Amino acid sequence: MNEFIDGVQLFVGVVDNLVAKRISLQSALEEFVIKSCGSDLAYIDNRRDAKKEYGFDFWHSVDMNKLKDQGIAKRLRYSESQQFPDFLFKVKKFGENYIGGSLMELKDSKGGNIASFNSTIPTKLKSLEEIDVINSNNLVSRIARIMDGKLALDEGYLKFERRCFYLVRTHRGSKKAKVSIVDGSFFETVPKEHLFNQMFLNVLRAHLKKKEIKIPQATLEKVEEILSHITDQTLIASSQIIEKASVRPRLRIMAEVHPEGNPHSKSYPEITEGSFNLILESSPQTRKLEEEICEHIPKVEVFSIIHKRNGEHIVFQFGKGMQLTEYM
DNA sequence: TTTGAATAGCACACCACCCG
DNA sequence: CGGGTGGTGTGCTATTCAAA
Repeated sequence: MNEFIDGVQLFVGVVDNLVAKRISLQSALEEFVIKSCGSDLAYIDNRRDAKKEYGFDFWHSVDMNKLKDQGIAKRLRYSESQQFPDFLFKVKKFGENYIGGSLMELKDSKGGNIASFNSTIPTKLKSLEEIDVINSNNLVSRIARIMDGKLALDEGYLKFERRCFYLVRTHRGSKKAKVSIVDGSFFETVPKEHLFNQMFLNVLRAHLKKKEIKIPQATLEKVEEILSHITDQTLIASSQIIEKASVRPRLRIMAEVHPEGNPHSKSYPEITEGSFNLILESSPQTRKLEEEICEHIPKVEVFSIIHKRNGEHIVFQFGKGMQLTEYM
């Protein structure tokens, strides 16, 4: 039992399904998750397709009469909410503490780079509280509470820091396809608050340079200090009312993945075409997983890659070299 | 050195739910 | 019911890289 439990479970489940040919490397990523872990989820964003396309009824274990009392309107039950995140695992208890409850985000793309993140900055950890802020509503936490039942009653439920995993595919539809479950640590190398104020600082610097304006160093440092207060995504991203303006400008926060943060880029040639990988930040915890995973999947290969900024990551790889014909 | 393919960066277009 | 905010993938183009 460790904090990577949800990622490991999905990895093992997907490999089982690949081997049994219930899914292929080209199946919808949603199908990967639902067919492998459907019953372990506390939130599914697209409940409509889960049922219609993959025959999974998200509410199968829930008393439908109670749902109304819990504020889940009928039309929401099998809709595609298009909220963040795509999936949330149920929490587990380990002694007094929560474990699991991870977020799972899907990124599918035709080309070689990871599809852009819109309005959400990928991180290693997020709490339900943060999810509610991002969505500016509490649909996700309301549904998660229902699914987690008794375990959701703890005081710290909303604040519990959950791991973020990203199920990423590049080159969809081609034999170059790669699929990986990526630890959020692969993307988060500086805190996101820092990211925001540095953006504004960069914009300012670029203007000063372009207009050849010289500003005393001391003043610049003061400005930097002032800009460091820009940390709140919701304040940045809301559309703004500008006096006399008949349009309201809106700064949408988006993030493009730099090649060094893309495990499928050529910085990491070990992640081969046609493979399915679980990529976790190296720690004593992940080292312990090696035995466990090898027991379930004898064919798995285990090796390290070095992230330029966040150091060693352990890769559990399935399907190297032979899968092209076998799993497509 | 030229040229063609791949990539990175940005923009577009559209859709869904909440809330007043 | 519509305005506000959030989600998704695809398309275009300039740049970079590699092959001829």
